[in-house]
Amino acid sequence: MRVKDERKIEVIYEATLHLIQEVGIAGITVAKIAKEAKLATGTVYIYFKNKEELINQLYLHLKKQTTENLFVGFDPAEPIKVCMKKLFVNALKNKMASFKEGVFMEQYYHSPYISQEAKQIGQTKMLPIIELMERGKQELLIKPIENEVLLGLMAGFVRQLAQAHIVQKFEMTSERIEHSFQVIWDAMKA
Amino acid sequence: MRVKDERKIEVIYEATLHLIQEVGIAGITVAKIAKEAKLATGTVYIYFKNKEELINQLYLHLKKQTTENLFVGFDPAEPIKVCMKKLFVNALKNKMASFKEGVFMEQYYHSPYISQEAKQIGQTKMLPIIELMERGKQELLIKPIENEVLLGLMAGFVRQLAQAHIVQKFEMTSERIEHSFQVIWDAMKA
Amino acid sequence: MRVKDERKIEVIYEATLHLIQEVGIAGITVAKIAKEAKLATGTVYIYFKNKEELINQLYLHLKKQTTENLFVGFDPAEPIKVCMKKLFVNALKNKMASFKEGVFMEQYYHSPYISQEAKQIGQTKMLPIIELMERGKQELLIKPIENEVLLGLMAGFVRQLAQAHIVQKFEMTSERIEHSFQVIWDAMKA
Amino acid sequence: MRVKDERKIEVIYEATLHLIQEVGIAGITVAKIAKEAKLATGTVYIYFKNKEELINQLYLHLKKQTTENLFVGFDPAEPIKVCMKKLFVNALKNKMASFKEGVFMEQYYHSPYISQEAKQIGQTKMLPIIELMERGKQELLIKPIENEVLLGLMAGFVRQLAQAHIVQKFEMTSERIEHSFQVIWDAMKA
DNA sequence: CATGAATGAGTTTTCATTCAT
DNA sequence: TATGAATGAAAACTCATTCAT
Repeated sequence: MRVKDERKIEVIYEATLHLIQEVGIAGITVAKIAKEAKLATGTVYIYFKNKEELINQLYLHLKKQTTENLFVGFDPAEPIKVCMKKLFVNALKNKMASFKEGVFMEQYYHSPYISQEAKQIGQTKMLPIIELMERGKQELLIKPIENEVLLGLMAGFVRQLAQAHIVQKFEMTSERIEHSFQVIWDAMKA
Repeated sequence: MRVKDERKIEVIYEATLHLIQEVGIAGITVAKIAKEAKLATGTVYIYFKNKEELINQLYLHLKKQTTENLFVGFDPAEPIKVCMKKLFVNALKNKMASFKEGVFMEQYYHSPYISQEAKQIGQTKMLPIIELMERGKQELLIKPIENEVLLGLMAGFVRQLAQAHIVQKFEMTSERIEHSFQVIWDAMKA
Repeated sequence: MRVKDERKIEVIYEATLHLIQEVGIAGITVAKIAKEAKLATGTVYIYFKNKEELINQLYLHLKKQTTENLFVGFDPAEPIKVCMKKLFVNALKNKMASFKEGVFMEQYYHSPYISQEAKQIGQTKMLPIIELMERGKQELLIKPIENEVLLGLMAGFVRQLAQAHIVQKFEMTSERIEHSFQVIWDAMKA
Repeated sequence: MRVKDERKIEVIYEATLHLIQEVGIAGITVAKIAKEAKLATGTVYIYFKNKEELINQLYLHLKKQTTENLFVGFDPAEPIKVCMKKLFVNALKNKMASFKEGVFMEQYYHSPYISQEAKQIGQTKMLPIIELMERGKQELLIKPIENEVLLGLMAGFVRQLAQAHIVQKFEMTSERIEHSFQVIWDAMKA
């Protein structure tokens, strides 16, 4: 694997994601990826040792990227509700913008490619959110229930909204985002 | 002669689901399925024309099954909140009990196997829930917001709770189920 | 292999011939033969040890049958031309009536089923014809050329006429048979 | 990169023909073809979509080739008998030189591979010969009988002579060819 | 580096044959 | 005997990976 043309890696990632959204991990072949990326199959092997490596690199790449985006503009010093909204809106926008990536992540999780370690990771990025929730509970603003429940509520909601947006073309206006946050806040608030 | 044993279909389904949970749709082979089901590879082809057919039949089979389970004990004549709770609890319990199936369903959705029709189906089963929500809105018990949002809220929540239960061994006590419903009801209620 | 129901063997032969005419030796399977014969696959194996045996038995069966028919009404004491005509007409009628069989014989000749011995046989039945030709040459009625040539002339002609009859629906009226013999006799006569 | 070698198609054709002569269409497998052609099985699939396609392409290829060869040096302006002799000799020499091809053509005709269209084709190449015969009849040089009969006479004779040549090692000297044409001309001439 | 033809191991699928009923 | 479901070896076909150009 060489590193000459960094853009090619990006092109390969993009092609892979696109294909996975369409036909799933089960449906991809290196030939298809190469074709989608307008490269020769052999070229893919210049940048990645093999298919497994490509998939795993892509996973790591996305993991890093999506985590960063979640906390854009987030300031833990602000009030709980403001923080929560920021996170919710960030999460939703990210999920919609990176739906392909989300599909890949979920497919990856139940695939022959994932390593046991990789299964463990992924929780860490949630820490700042957990802390926020704990604070909310102490301030008696958030229901005194398990973080798993609160987290599941939010993560699940975001996921489904994004899916509706992509699959059923459910337009995500700022008004709808407002309403959605209202709903989730009603659910969490003490 | 040996009589065609319809239970074999069940055995093949079970084996397939088990494998998919472990290695995903990408990881299954007919040989593995047959081995898991303790059959010869050829036998699988007596019951299913080919691998694609097997996957598709399995999907339809599960779709039907989970839909039926969702409405067990459901009586639309009862008050909105009671109905909602019934659906929520049913959905959650089903999802936990049939996590393998859920994994398969999601993988299937983004796979080379799914047909366009199959994508369309699956919405229909939601109709009774939609009607319930509409009624709730008329009775001013439920927030006057889009069904997609309400549905996404519930479906996403159920999904994540079941996932936490299975993956992180989050014990789903009846108390937690109560709390969870309280949360979701607070979210929905007007 | 049992012999209880001799008719079943006939049915299997007939089914096999029919199929081979349609899809060739390359296209037959035991399952197809059984279906065509309205039997279960297993039943075929009661009458024949295996597929190879079935094909070979069929060959022997047909070989015997067709040879017998060639000399019906043939009397070497009659004049050469009369004898020749008898043989020609017999051969042509046989070939048309048993076209399926002919197709099989030719396919069999170039197939993995034929044994080396079987390739050798098949010439013997020609002996009376050879003798007839020799006599014709001595009587200066037939051209003094190699028997292979004379035989090829007749055999080839008969084959093509039968093929035209079956494949192109070329009606074989008695008038046409007369003309055809006239042609072949002109070719042979000194 | 290695350049796609069109000669490989020729090599595959040759290997296939060779095998078919030995074991018939029924006996060939892609693995055997590849081995005979000294290629990997996968390579065959670069040049042909599947086995059926390979067989069909081979047929078309041979059909074209043999038709062209048949009319080499043929000039319809020459006298009937000269034309006829040219065709006869061409046909015979081709048939002997391409016996493998002939075996394949006949097997193909009764095989699961042939398409209905392919059955129709193959007659067309006969047109110039038909025209020649019609002219011969008008000039009262050829017997006023059906073209099917005349054609069958010639085609069958050629076929059997070539077969005798190959199978029984019947030496085809130019003297014998002369005699053979004399025979066939006596048959046709008015 | 880039290409895509070639390779052959691995998968899907077929089918001759067996065997429980 | 007769049946056709079950078996598994073998055939068709795919695709990750290599390699000559």
